[in-house]
Amino acid sequence: MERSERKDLITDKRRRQIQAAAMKVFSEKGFGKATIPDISREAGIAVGTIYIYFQTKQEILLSILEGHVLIEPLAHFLDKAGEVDDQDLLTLIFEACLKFGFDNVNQFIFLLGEILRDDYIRKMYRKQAVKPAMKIVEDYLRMRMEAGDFSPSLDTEVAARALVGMVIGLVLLYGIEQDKGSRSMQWRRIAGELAHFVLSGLGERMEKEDAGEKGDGLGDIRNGGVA
Amino acid sequence: MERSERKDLITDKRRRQIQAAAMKVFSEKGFGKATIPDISREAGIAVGTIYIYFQTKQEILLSILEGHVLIEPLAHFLDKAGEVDDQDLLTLIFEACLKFGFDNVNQFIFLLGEILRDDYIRKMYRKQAVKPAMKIVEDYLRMRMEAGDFSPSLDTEVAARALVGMVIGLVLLYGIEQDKGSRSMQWRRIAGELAHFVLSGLGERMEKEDAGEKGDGLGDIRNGGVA
Amino acid sequence: MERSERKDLITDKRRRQIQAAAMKVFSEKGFGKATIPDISREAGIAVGTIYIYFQTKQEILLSILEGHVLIEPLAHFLDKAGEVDDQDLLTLIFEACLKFGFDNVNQFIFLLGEILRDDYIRKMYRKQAVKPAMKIVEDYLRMRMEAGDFSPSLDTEVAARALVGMVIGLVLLYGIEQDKGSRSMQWRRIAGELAHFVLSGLGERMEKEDAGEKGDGLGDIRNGGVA
Amino acid sequence: MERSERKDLITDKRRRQIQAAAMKVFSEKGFGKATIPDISREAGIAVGTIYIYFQTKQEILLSILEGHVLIEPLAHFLDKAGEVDDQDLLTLIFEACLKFGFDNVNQFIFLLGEILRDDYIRKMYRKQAVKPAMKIVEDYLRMRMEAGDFSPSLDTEVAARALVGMVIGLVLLYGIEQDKGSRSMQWRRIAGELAHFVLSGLGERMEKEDAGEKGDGLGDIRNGGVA
DNA sequence: GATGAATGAGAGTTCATTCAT
DNA sequence: CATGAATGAACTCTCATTCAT
Repeated sequence: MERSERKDLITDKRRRQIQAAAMKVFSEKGFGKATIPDISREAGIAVGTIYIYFQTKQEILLSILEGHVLIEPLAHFLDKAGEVDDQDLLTLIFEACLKFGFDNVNQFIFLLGEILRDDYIRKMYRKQAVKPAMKIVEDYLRMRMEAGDFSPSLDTEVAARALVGMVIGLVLLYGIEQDKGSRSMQWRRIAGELAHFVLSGLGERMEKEDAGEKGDGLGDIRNGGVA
Repeated sequence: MERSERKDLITDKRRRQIQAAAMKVFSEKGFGKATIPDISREAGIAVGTIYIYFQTKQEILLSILEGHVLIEPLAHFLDKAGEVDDQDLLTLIFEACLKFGFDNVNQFIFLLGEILRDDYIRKMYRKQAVKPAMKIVEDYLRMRMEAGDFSPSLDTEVAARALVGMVIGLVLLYGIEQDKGSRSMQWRRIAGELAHFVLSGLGERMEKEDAGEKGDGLGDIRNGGVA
Repeated sequence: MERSERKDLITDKRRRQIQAAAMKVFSEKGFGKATIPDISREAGIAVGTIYIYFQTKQEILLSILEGHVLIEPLAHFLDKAGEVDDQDLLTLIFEACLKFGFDNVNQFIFLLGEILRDDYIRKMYRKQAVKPAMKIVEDYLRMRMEAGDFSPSLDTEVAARALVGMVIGLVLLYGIEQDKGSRSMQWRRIAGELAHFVLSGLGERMEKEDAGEKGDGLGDIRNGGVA
Repeated sequence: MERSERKDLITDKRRRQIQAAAMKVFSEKGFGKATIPDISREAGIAVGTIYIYFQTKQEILLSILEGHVLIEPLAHFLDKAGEVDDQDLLTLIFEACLKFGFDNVNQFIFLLGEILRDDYIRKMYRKQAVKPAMKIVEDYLRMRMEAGDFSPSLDTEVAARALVGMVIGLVLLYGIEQDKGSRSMQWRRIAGELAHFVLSGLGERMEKEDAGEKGDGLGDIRNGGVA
């Protein structure tokens, strides 16, 4: 390894260290109220050092957003589409998203705030995180439609956003309704209900089978993570 | 009118004037970055005057949240449940919510941020806005279930949150994806799709009829507004 | 009584009302930290009204100082000189001064502060309060010297200042050492000791008699007050 | 010298620099009217820097008072008791105190004001400055009484306060009566008169000898300073 | 005359940023 | 490179003063 490479590695490590600390502080206090001393304390790095790796506070924020992706890891799950039952697949996905989302609501909301506030950030984020994520979901829906499993009259554009939006909205609602320290939510059950609802809607119908808890042969496709 | 009554009126007017300006500035810059001079400029009022009506900047925020309701006006719509077709009813509601939400994403996100950040605010908001809102929706779902129109296996608690969350999430997504000044969204069409999706799910089924645009005998129950 | 006279009376009453309130607030918080709202509250008079009677906050202070005299009422006591025993006379005077002083240390210190701070005020106060007060005391000392009762080598100028200064200093020291609410001080006893000390000094000598408490035929010349 | 020691030295220097500037400004304008910019200007230091060394303006005041002693250096003089003539000793002490006091009346008055105004400060000051000072004087008086040089009927508590109070009061009176720039006061003469007065009182007696100016074999115990 | 809401200059305090060590 | 003391602009909040009622 070259000298310069090693230097780059150290540089990268420091940058990530600062970003992580900043993300934490931003989430807790909001960008405006977070201070550089806060971040330096959180990162265990001197104030002056931060300015070696980032020009301004604003730049720290941008660098965080640049590296942020909405649901990329979801792709792992959706690759399994067709192999597993839709109900099971969606249950798994929803569970992962809800869990991850619930643990990171503050980060999420903070990012949303900055994204909506700033034109440049919004455009960047749209292009880099939202569009790809939507494409993944839309592709999945289209595939299942063509396979004859989903209703052919589906507007994939709207449906994809409805699905993703539903998860986002749920996370926010639960974030408001539950206290952080409270008993762990029954994400599995909730995810199952959601999957059911998503597949069948509210309207009356013949229940094909009992969804939800049924053994657990799903372990193999778990742990996709959502960042 | 008594002297003191007139004074109260003026006081109320000033408070609302300040709250409106604050809401605007908070939404645009975030609570932390918004300054009292910003608010005073926006309200056309001197800095000192603001402190006659509110003790601190934080108190302005609280006073705004206290007066904030999530979906109370929705009740107007839901009162019509049963009189109108579900598809039509939901279409109307979704349309109203999406429109209103889209016009106020920033406010909404800003509020969410503060709500999630601060324990006191979160508890207040939960009790005063979220809980009542959820009750309205759950009651509606339960009623329709008992009427035999919605699936009896519905978990109303989850379903209600899924519905509300879906709208919230959609608003956020569209907020990121669309530029403010862009062509007005086709809310009516989107709302129709959503209603369809919500009632029937993604799964295949016999389409009863074509949802969406069909004449327009709905004007009578429009204009409920969502605050 | 003329119309205009009545008006003047009302005006005077208002001015005094404001001065009294201001004196109280100034003593408690210091001139710099005292606010016009404080004074208006204390006086039970609207803020704006105060500005009808005084141009500025500073002017209130000046008007108070103009009307302030150091020890004029002392003259009443000193008129008795020769009629009563020196020890008794001084005891009475000291007692009155200490009592009054102790009850008004804050006022006193506040005034001192402003007097020493501001050239104009100092000159005014010097001419109007200190000089006359000193003259009274010096005249008394000289009279007693000529009567052969006080040492002929006395430097009346220094002695007068030593006497008055001693009382002032004592009041300040006791003001620091005692808490306001504490047991009432034994002013009579202290005053007796002081008188003794002042007449005989620290040096050894033959005690003529036991000073201090002895009957009480002094009631007739009490209650002179010191403003 | 260690790195950290050097840092401590600098820190201490800065603190003292700020305290000195603050003391000056407080004395000139009073605590309430003195501003941080005033202090920063006087100290030749940026506003923000002050807040590195002191949390608040109030804390600067407290830190000054904590380090303030009333008459500790007096002990140096009183150690000479017995070696020198009482008249000479007192003359020296009085002279030192009057000189020092006169040069610092404003500081003194300012401190008195704050001490009397604030319970916490008063208690601190009482314990730390007044009580020890009084003890020194009382001990001296008691010693001289036991030596048979001062009257045995002396109430040392009162006498000590009378002595100290006299000096304080004199300083204040001269502070009002004299302009700062005026001809230097004849402190030596005044101190001599005071010593005489203190030792012998006002009453008539046989003058033992002529006090005051008599050669000057006192230089050796001068320059004790009074802080 | 009396009132107190309105004003804005100016206070105390914070913090993004720099730079000598 | 790493540090954190130093800086001063900008913030929140106060209050002497004015003026329409």
